[in-house]
Amino acid sequence: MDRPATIKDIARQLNISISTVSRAMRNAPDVNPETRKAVMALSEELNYLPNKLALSFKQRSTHNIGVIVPNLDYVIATMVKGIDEVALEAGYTVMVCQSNESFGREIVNTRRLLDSLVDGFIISVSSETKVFDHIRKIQENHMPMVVFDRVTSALSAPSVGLDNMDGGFQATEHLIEQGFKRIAILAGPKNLSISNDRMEGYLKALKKHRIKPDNDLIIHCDFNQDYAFVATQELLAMKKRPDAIFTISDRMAIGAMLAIKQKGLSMPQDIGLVGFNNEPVVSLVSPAISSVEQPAFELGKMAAKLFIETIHNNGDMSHVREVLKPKLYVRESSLRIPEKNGRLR
Amino acid sequence: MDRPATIKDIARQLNISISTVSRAMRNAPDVNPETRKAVMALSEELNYLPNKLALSFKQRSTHNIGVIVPNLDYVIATMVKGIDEVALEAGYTVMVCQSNESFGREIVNTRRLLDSLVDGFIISVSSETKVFDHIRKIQENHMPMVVFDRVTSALSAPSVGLDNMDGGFQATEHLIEQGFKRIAILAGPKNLSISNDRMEGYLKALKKHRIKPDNDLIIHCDFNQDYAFVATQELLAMKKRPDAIFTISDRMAIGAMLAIKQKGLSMPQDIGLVGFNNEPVVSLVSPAISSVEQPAFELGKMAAKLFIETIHNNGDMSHVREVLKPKLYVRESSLRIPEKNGRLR
DNA sequence: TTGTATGCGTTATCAT
DNA sequence: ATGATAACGCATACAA
Repeated sequence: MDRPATIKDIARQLNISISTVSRAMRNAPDVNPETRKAVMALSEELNYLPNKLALSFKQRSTHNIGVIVPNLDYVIATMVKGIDEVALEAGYTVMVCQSNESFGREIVNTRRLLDSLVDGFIISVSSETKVFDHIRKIQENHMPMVVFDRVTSALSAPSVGLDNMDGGFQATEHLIEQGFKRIAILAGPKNLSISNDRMEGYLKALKKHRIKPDNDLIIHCDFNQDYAFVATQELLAMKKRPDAIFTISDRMAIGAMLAIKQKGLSMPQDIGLVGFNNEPVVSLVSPAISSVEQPAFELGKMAAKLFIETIHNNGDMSHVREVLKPKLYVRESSLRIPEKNGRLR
Repeated sequence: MDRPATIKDIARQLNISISTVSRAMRNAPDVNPETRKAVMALSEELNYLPNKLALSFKQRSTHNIGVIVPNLDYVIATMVKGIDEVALEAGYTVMVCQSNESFGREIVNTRRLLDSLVDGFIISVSSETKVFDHIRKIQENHMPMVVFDRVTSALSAPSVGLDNMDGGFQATEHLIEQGFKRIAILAGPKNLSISNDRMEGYLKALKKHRIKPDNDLIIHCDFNQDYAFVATQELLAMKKRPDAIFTISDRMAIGAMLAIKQKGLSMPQDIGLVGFNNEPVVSLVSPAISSVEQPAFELGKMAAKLFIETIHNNGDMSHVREVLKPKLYVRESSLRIPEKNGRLR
C-alpha cells in the first residue's frame, strides 16, 4: 500500500474491469451510476491520483511550456508573470530557464527543455545570440514556439514585441521638445533588434526635427551599468559634449547618472537623461529619471495567448507579429519646461 | 516519416530486434560492434531522439524539480538562479511557480506541480501561508521536498535559511554603536519566521546594550513600500519619535526613506536607517542605505544541493537545517562615526 | 452497460 | 550476441 494506487488496483478490488474504472473516472456517459459511485468511493479511500506521467506519455503532451529568458530582471520577471497567468488559465505549467545572456547556456537550455517534456517554447533570445540553429531545431521537432520581447526577423515564428522604434522616438522627441540640442544615445548590442529599433526611433526623431545625427554621439555598449558608466564618462569628456543622453535601458541610465554626478554636472540643467523600462528604481533616485515603460505584464500574457493559439490552431501562425506600444514617463531628469498637464509622477 | 523515429523503426529497418537496438543505444557491453555501428548510423540518419516521456514514464521520474516562490524579486530571482545552477549540473530542470504571496495561489501551484510531473519540490512559502496542509500533502505523496529562505518549524523537511536573527542583531547593534538611542523596527508579517527572527535579533541587540525595548517602536506591517511609508509617517509623528529605523526589507527601507524625506528630516543626522537584502537600489538612492546582505545565490545552490542529496539518500533528512550568515553593508544612511577601515561602499 | 485487447516507447528479464 | 516478451498506467476501439 506504499505505492500510489492505480485504476488497476481499484478494478481488482471492485471486481470490475480496468476500462470501466477508467470510464467512471472520466464521467463517461455510459456507466452505471452505482458502479461509478463505488469507483469514486474506493478511489477516494485509496487516495487515487491519476498518473500524469502515463497520461502525458499516451497523449504525447505534458502541458508544460518551456520558457527561455536571458535573465530574470524586473521587466522580464514581469513578463514571465504574465505568461504564467495565461498558461495557468489554459492548464499549462511553465518551466523557466535563464540563459544568463550566454549563447552557450541558451543552447544547453533549449536542449534541456526539448528533453524535458515540454509541449513547446516561449523564448526571448540572449544578447549574445547571433546564430539561431538551436532554435530552428525546436521547430524541426514539430514544436510550437513563440518569440517574445527580443524579436528577430531571423526566426520565422509568431512573436510579441514592443514597438521599440516608437519608444526610441518618444524619448528622443521629448528631449528635443525640452530644448536639448546634442542628444547622445547609449544603444545596446548591435545584433539585438531591440537596440537597433530604439536607435532607429532616435534617428527618426532627429530627422523629423531636422537635427543631423552625429556618429560620435551614438555609442554601442552592453546592457550594463558599468559599461554605461564608462561610456558616459567618455561622452562627457568630449570637447563638444552632448547636452542629453538617451539610454536604451534603465540600468544604463543609472550608470550614466552616476557618471554625470561624478563629473559634477546636474540634471536636467547640464544634461538631460531618459532611460527605458521604467523600473521602480528610476523614480527613487534623485533626480528621478524619465523612462519609457513597456507593458511587460501584458506582453507576457500576449505571448502565452499566442502560444495557446498556436497549439490549438494547427495552421501556420508564423506571420503573426503582435506589437505593443510603450509609454514615456517624464520625470525630473529631462524636464526643463514644466508641462501644464503634468505627466510627471 | 513525419512522426519522430523510435527504436522500433530502427529495428525494423535493420532487421534486428528492438532490444538489440536499445542495448546498442545505451552502449551496453554485450553488443556486436558492427551492429552498434549500423544502429548508430541509422539512428543518426533518422534523426532519432529517445522519447523522454516514455523514459520518465517507465522510470517514474522526470528529473524536473518544482520550485515554488512567493515572487521573483531581486533576492529570490538570485536564489532561483542558484537553484538552477546546481539543478542543471545534476541533470534536473526547474519549474518555477510564483504564488504572488497568495495562499490560494500557492495551493493551486503545488497542485499544479504535483500534477506536472516533478520529482520533488523546493519551496519558499508565501507570506499569507499559515496552514501547511497542502505542503504536507507533497510529503504524503512520497515527494522529496526542501524548504528554503522562508523556513518554518511547522514543516518537517530539510531546509536552508538565513541566520535572520544574526542579521537583525548586526543591523541593530550597528545602529546602537553609531549612537542611536531610540531604534524602531519595521517588522514584517507576524506569521513569517524571517520577520520574527530578525526582530528577535533586534531585541537581542537591545538587551545586550541594556536598552529597554519600547513596544511603540515595534511595528508589524507588510513587506511593502507603501505600508512602510505610512508606518514611518506614524513613527515620525510620535511625540518621542525614534532616531533610527531598522526595516527588515529594502523595499520597506525605501518606503521609510521617502517618508523621512517628506518630513524634511535628514539621514543619518536626524534619523538612521538600515534595510535588509542589500538590493542594488539601496546604493543608488541618496543617501545610500545600509543593508544586511543575504548570500542569495549561495542559498539557492545549497537548497538544490540538499534536494539532490535528499533524492539520492533515501534516509530521512528532515533534520538537516542549513543556516547561512548574512553580512551588513554600512552606508551613509546609518553612518555617523566614520570607520577607519571603511566598510562603506 | 461492461469487458477484452491493443498500443504508446522504452527497459529489463529471461531465453536462445 | 541477440531475440521474445512482459511491464509501466492509462485510453480506446471493438466485442459482448
